[in-house]
Amino acid sequence: MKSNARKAENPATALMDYYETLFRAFGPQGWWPGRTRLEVVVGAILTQNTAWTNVEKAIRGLKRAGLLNPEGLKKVRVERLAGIIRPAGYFNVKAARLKNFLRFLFKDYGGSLTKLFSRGDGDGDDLRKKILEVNGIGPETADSILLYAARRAEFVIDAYTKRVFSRHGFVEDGVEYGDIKRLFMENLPRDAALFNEYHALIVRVGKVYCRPKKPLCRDCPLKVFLK
DNA sequence: TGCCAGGCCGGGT
DNA sequence: ACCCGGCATGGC
Repeated sequence: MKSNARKAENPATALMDYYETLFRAFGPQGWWPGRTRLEVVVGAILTQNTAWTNVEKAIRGLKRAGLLNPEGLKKVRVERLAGIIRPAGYFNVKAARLKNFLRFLFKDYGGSLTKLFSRGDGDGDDLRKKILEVNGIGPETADSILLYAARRAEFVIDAYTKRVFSRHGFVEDGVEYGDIKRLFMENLPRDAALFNEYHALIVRVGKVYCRPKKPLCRDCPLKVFLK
């Protein structure tokens, strides 16, 4: 059985063991559930602290209104946009955040995600910094956009990741985003497909087996790693 | 009924 | 550098 000593000595091996165990238990998760890259970006903003089922309703509304395209989202009045995305919660805040992103996209990239995601002269970190300048896009939303829309190898950290891996002694409670992200980035092969599946699997296991304040380890596939 | 969901911002200490 | 309140709907 995997001991904590082993994972302390070799976090790379331990993290891959976790991944293999999750993949065997749950299989491929098929993330991100969006048809287009813009849909992924919109979903990443709408799902901030919000259940995905609510986001789906909002996205269906946007499609129904014919607004799930750069021009549509750019032109629609923010009040109407808020009404359409209402099921996603925080609808006034999120309507403004979508508008912020669209302004950014048109201001510097002609409304084209292809241009935004195309590699320029600088290193890949420049794009992350630029996206983070958009008001309403923080580290997790930025990394979700980079991984699931731009298909770049940025590991996404969320509340599930912190909960599962603090429960297993990899990080402290209240660990900073950058610190836990570094743990994954420095101990896994830099592979966007791996990061994609791994994050989705963490969310999957966290939803059922690692709830706040009452971890249900009984049937969790990761219980074999606990001492 | 209350808790939680694939966060982030702005203001205060 | 932290800590906190605000933002809001829908499912179990």
